[in-house]
Amino acid sequence: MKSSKSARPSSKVTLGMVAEASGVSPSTVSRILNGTAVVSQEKKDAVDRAIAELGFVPNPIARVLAGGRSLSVGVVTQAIDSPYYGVALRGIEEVLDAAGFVPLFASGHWNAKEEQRCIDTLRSRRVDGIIVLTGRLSDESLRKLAKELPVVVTGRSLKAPSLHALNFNDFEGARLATHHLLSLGHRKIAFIAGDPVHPDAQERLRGYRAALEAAGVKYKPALVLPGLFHEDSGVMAAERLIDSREPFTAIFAANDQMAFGASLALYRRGLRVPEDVSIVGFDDLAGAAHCIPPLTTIHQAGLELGRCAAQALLELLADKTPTTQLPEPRLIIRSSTRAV
Amino acid sequence: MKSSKSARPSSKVTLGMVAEASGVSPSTVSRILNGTAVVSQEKKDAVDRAIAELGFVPNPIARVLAGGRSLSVGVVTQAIDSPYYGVALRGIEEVLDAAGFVPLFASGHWNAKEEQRCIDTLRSRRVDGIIVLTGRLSDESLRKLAKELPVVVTGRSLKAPSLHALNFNDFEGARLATHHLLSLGHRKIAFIAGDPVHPDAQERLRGYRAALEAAGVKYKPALVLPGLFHEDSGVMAAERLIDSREPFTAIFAANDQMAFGASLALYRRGLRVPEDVSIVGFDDLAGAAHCIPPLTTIHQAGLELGRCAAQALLELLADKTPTTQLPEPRLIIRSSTRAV
DNA sequence: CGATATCATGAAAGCGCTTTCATAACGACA
DNA sequence: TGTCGTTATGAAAGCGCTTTCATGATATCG
Repeated sequence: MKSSKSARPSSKVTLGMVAEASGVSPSTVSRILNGTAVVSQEKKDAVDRAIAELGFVPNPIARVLAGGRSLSVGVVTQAIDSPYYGVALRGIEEVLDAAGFVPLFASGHWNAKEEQRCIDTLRSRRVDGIIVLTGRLSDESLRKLAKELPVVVTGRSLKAPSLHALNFNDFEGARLATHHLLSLGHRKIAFIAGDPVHPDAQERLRGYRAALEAAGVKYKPALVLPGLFHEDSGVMAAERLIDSREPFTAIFAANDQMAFGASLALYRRGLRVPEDVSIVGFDDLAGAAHCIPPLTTIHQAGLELGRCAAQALLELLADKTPTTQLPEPRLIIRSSTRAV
Repeated sequence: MKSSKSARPSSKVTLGMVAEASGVSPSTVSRILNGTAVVSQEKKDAVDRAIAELGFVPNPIARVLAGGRSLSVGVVTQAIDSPYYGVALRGIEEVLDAAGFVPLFASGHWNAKEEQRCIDTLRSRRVDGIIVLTGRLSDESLRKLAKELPVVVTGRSLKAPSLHALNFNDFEGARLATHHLLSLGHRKIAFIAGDPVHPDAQERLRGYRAALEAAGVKYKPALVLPGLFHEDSGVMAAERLIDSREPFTAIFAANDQMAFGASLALYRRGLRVPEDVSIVGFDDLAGAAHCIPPLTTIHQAGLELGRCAAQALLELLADKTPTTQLPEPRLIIRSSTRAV
C-alpha cells in the first residue's frame, strides 16, 4: 500500500496482471493500449492507473507474435561505419525514436546477396517496414518486397505502391561543382569518377560533362580518372593524373573521400591546394570542414536523408502517401578552390 | 511432386508443418533444431529432409517468447555515426554474424539516462546479452545488469561474474605518444585533453605527465588545454594555446579528431605541421592516414575492440570465462612529427 | 528371468499478447 | 411494451515455439 511516486520498473508485469489489478479483461487492456476500440473513460482510467502502479511495460515480442506491430523497422545500410551513411543512420534513429519505433540495422556490404540476406533476417524479426540505403538490389526485388511491407529506398527513383524512393540530385550537384570551378576560370578540370556500377557515379559524371558543355569547354577523356569512392583510389587517381602530364588546374572528385585522397597525393608531389590546384568534393562529410585546407564540396545532407527516409516510412506505415523529397544540392565553398 | 533442388523460401512454414511432414512430434523437431536432447539419427535425417524440402525457417520471435534464445545481442554505442566506434560496430557485426547472432544497435549519446533506456529497450527485445561501448553508466548499474544477462563493457576495468571488461591501455598509449615527441627533442609539448568525465581522458593525461616526468621535463599546466574530443574543441584549444603566447613546439591531442582541429587552427595561423610544430593524435581513425600531413598517432584498434567484445560475449553466452584482452597500444609514425 | 534404471519420444501446457466471436446492456423505434 | 440495431466488454482461441512430464521401449542387473 506504499505509494512510491514512481513504480520500480519491475520486469515481469504482464498485461494479464494489469487486467486483474484494474478489474477488466485482458482484451480491454489490449484495446486501450492499442487504441483499437472504444473503451469507457472509467475503465481507461482504472487501467492507466494500474499500468502506472505496476510499472507495466508491454512485451513487444509477445505483441508481434500475436499479430500486432513490432514497432521496429529494418534498415539495411551498406557498411555500419560508412562516414556518409553513418550520419544518415543517426537521422533515421532520431525520427524513429521520436515515434516510438526502434531501428534494426543490418549491413549489406554492397552486395546484393548479402542485402537479400539482411532483408530476410529483418523480416524474420518481423519488422514493420524496411529502409534500404541505396545498395545493389534490383529494382524488381524491391518492388516485390514492397508488396509484403512498406519500403523506403534511397538512391533511386522508382515508383510503386507502398514504396517510396528518395533520390538525391547527383546530376545537379556535379553540375554545380563543375560550374563553380568553371566560374573561377578553370578550364582544365579533371574528374575523379566513382565506381561506375553506382548510378550515383554515372549521374555525377553526367553532371560534370553537362557543365563543361554548357561552358563550351571540350570534354577530355584523359581528364577523367576512374575511382572507387574511397581515399586510396583518390590518391591513385591523382597520381595517375599527375604522371600522365596532362595539364590540369582543378580536380572535381565524385566524393569527399576521393577528394581527401587526391589532396594527399598532391601534397606529396609538392602541389598546393588551392594555390596550384583547386579541389572540389562531393558529400560534405563531417571531415570536410576540418581537413586542410577545408574542402569546397557539394552538400548532400546525410542527416536529412536519414530523417526523410524514416519520416517517409512512418507515413507509409500510417497508410499515407509520403511526399517527402530530398533538398536540392548546395555548393559549400570553403578553402580548397580559388580563381586561376 | 516437383523436386526443385532448392526450396523456395516460402514464408509461413512452421515447425509444426515440419513435424507433420517428417512424421515426428513438434517436440522432436525442436530438440533437433536446438540440440537440446539426443534424437535418433533416423528421425534427424527425416526432419532435416523435411526442413530442406519445405524451406523452413524458425521464427525467432516465437522462439524467444517460448523461452528460447533470441540469438541477438544488444549493443549500446554512444553515437551510431562515431568515426571511432563505428569501426568497432563493424567488428562486432562481423563476429556476431559468423556465429549466427544478430546485433541490435542503440545509441546512448553519452548520457546515462539514455543508455539506461537503450538497455531497457534491448532487454524488452529479449537480447541474449549486451555489449556496452564505454558510456556513462555507473559500474554499479552494469554489475546489476550482469546479474540478469551476460555483459561485455569496454573502457573500464571492473570484475564481476558474467561481466567482462575490455580496457584499452590509455595511459601507456599517451605515454608512448609523449615519449615519441620527447625523443624527437621536443620539450615544450602541449596537451589537448579530452573531456575529464571520461576516464580515458584522465588516463591519457596521466600518461602524458608520466612521460614528461620520466624525461625530467617539468609539467606546465599552461600547456594543458581543455578539449571535448571533437574537432572544434581542437581548433579552439590550439587557438587558445597560440594566443596565450606560451611557447610550444609540439602538440599531443587526446584524440585524432582534436588533432585534426588543432592542425586546422595552426594552418589558419600560418604555422606548418611538422615544420613549425609536431602533432600526435590518439585513436588512429580511418582519416588519420589521409589527412594532411598524415597524422602520427596511437593506434587503438577499433575493429579489434569490436571483435574482442563480441568474441567475449559469445564466450560468456557459452558459459565460458572470456580471457580476451585488447592489444597493447602502438605508435604509428606518419608525417606530422619531426625532430626539432 | 523379473525388476529397475535408462532412453527416445510425444502430449500438452504455456510464453504474453491480439483478435475474432459471442453476449449483455442499452437506446430507439414502431 | 416489444423488437431490433448499437455498443462496450469478456471468453477463448490462437501466434510458433520450448519444455516439463509422462510413457512405452530398451537395456541392465542380481
